[in-house]
Amino acid sequence: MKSKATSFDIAHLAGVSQSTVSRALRNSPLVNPETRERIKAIAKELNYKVDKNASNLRSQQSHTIALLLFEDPTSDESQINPFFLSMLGSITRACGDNGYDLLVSFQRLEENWHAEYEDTHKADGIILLGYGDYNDYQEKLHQLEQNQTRYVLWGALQQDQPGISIACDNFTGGYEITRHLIAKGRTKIAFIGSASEGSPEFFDRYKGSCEAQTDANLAVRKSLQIDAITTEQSGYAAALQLLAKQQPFDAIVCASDLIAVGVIKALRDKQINVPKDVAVVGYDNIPLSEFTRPALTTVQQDTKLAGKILVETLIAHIHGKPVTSRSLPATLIVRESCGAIL
Amino acid sequence: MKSKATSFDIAHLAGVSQSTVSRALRNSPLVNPETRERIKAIAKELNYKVDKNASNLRSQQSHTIALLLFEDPTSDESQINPFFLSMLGSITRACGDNGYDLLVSFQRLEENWHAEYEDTHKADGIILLGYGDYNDYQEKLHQLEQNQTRYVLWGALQQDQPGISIACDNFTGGYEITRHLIAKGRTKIAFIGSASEGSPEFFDRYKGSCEAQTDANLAVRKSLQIDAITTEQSGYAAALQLLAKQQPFDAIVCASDLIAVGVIKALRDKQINVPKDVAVVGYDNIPLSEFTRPALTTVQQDTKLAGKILVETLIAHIHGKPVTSRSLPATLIVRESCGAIL
DNA sequence: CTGAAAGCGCTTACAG
DNA sequence: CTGAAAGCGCTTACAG
Repeated sequence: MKSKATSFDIAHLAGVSQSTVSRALRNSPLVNPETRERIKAIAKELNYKVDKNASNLRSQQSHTIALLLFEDPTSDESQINPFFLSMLGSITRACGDNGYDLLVSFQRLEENWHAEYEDTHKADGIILLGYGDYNDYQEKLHQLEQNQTRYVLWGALQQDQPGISIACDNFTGGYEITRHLIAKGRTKIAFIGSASEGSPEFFDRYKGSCEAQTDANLAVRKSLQIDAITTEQSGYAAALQLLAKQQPFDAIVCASDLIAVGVIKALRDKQINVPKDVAVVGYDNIPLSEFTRPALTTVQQDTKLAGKILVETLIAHIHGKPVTSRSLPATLIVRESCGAIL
Repeated sequence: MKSKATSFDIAHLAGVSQSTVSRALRNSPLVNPETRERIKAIAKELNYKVDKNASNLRSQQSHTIALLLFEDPTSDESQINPFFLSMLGSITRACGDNGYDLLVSFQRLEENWHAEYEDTHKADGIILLGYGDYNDYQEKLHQLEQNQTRYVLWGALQQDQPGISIACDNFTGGYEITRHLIAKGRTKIAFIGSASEGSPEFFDRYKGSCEAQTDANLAVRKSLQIDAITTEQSGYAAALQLLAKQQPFDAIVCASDLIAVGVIKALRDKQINVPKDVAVVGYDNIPLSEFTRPALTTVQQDTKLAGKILVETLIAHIHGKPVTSRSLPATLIVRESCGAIL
């Protein structure tokens, strides 16, 4: 039991060749059923496990997917956005369900992450997940493309974007939640969250929000849009900035729940009642959105489905099947912060 | 650029042997600095990356750690305990900091997870993380031990336990939070969470809680202990059970925050005011504990430190250095649910 | 400091 | 259905 058993040991004990052992263990139809069972029994007894390094080296695939989580370098190191954590959970499960292993890595945008995993043969493909300035990683995406790395990106569906993307329908999400606000009588709607090409997901939510206002014959107030990255602190600071403008507003659409949490704190500190004076809504439906006071009205992204689709799309891609980008539905979750229940 | 470059291609271009390339790329002192730089330049230009499967196979180590997250089979599939998610984040970071990759896998207790990863040479060692019946996985721990698998377990520090464990000081955590409750005038203290050998972490918290009561000359009310696993639903059901006993109590120590969230919901549904009528405290300090109403008084486990220690201990173990089990400090976090701020 | 050679443990044509 | 042999791309004694 000192050193681990190899296929040769099994072959010896079974009185067959090593090739036959290899075949039997992979359930090849080329091997006699009886022989196969005998070999399997011996393998089990010796607690034999195929050496993945050897089989991967030989077969040139790893049955492993790498998940690269990249974060905005300006955000706090210690806390990971709960939305990503939730995605991580569902991706892990989906990998397991498909017989793939998952290699997880956090990346800073400055780092040289591109291609690392697949080039290194540690993974057959990559899932990219994260916020951050889209323009910054655009170039790296092209490098992945050039190296013929198989990858799937979570985020916005963009025109002329390289590769495959899976995204929530951010435009519709932003549209629906704003329409809901308008239906509840709000007319002066602010938006907190970066609204530019650099943050395509937030930008889509913003565009959806604007369109809902236009469709309701409300004037979009561009001056009520304040940039923020997806942290509580950033949301808090942005809300203060918004307040400092001294322009009237009765609702704030936040680009994420984390931002909304910070915004609500800032409003409370300034004695502004949510939702009475100002309605606040978020995006993501992270677990704690149910527990804020007031409980957050938000847009749910189905992380379970998203993880499944990301993994299955990537695996299909790895196997050379045709795959396309896909948009996933956004679901409005009505709670208290929008003033629905007063 | 079709097929990937190998060390032979580089050797050819640099006019040296493949061995020299291998040495140069690993910064061996055995190679002439000039030669090394030349080789490195070529490697970079070709976008060459060492094939990990080949190098792992040859060197018999993978520089990869496997994280096995096992969960109570009775708990809900879709939601992962946020405490574990937080640990997952810090473990991922710690692995990155130490130059290791992290393979993540969810396991059900029934599955044959033991040994899989190391035997398979996919990982150099394993971190085990999860709740579940301790007795159930005790046997598997012994199998790991027998296979000489390097692993570190997160959980309780037990007598006669095989292997290395890293744990929060659950006894002190339970003691301190109960002492705080008593200092605030509570005398009839219930406990929700399994308190038996099968759940050593919860049991330690319970024992700490009991000792605090004894030290304060309060009688421990064993009938006020109700089993629960760490989910909101289970906490909710357990609180109802407790109420049904019709015995007076003015505080509930919950074995985890998730349980406490369910307990608070149950009490509210029964028109019982928290913390006025009954104080409720949790354990873990998960992100949402700050957002419950009332905000949860709890015990923080430093997940960042825990992840770092887990990873560093495992790596030291892998390298054959002597390692020992360790207990990490528990910190009382006072918020509203204990009645501290009335 | 460098090179030729062996070998890590498999999978997979190839031949029968 | 089975076996002998090559080879995946490295690392590492061994010899110089």
